[in-house]
Amino acid sequence: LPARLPHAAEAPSATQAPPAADAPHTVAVLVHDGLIPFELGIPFRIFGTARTSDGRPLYEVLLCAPDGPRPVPTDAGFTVDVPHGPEVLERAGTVVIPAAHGARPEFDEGRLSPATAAALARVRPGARLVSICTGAFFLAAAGLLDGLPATTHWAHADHLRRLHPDVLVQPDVLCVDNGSVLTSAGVAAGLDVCLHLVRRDHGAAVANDVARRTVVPPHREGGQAQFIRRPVPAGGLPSTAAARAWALDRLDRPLALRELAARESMSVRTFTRRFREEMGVSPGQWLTQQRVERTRHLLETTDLTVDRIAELTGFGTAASLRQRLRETLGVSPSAYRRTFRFTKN
DNA sequence: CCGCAGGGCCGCCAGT
DNA sequence: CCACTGGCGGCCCTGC
Repeated sequence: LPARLPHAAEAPSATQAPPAADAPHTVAVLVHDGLIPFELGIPFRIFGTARTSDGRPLYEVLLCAPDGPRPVPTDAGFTVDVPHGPEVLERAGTVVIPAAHGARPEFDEGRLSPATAAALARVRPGARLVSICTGAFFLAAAGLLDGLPATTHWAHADHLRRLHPDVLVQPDVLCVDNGSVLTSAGVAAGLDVCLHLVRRDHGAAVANDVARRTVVPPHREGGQAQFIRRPVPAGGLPSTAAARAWALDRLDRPLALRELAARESMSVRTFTRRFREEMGVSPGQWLTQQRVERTRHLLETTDLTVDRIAELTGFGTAASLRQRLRETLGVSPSAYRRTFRFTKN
């Protein structure tokens, strides 16, 4: 098992057949008191707007509560009228569990409430379980994460580790894909895991279309480590933005730290320090992320050879590209292309 | 498989 | 006293 499983690391599992072409795949969103409205919106927006090229919906998204339909309070002071009970879990191919704020046995003691345990028992064998944020505490309490890498909101990673020592908690990634069990980091990382699943099920073209219409990046790199420290400082301050833009323009060339620092008239030391403060990762890590992003894009949208892509993305050699892709995505270029290259069914 | 050279990264610390 | 800078040195990784 890799010591550090990066974002969206696992290759799509062969056991996960995409839904039948004509029947939409049912996604059940299982909510509890104290849910975060923003998280609730994510699966409805991402799965709910995924369409085939001729406009047919690919998913049916249903909202349910473990103890039957009822108004469920959110952490924002209003309630949500939940129309379904746990019976919809029996026909769901995917079950999404968002966070729940407030006193709960799953979060406080690491055990399932009777209602939630009964609800989860109705989930079809083979269905995918997906947590957002502290929803991971439900999966962990059900024992579904034992021995597996998993993530949750960075502020609660230590707590999860303490409650469940058998879970391999990864506090620095946005999303962990174990095939049939997926966990994502805090709140907005729900976007990443849902988009990842659409991509897994239907390819990059469909997922990118959803991302474009939702106006979010098709994939986000960097991990949640970059959000743990202070994020973007106020504008106008000396920043590394110009050097980053310059670097992106000439990503195919070798880029030395001293060149980037010179762009901002900073010493190398100050530049690296500023860069980490702003981006949460070192300049070298960031460059690699950008090169991986460009590689993904070229693998998805072109038939260029791996050697050619290595030249265009600045990896230099195909060997280096393969190694980086293996590290960050866990797959070879050809496997990635086979999975995500858009083809007409 | 090894060792070497060149960078990157970052704690530390003195200087402004 | 404080915030910030940038040089140094040790450690690591990567390519040859």
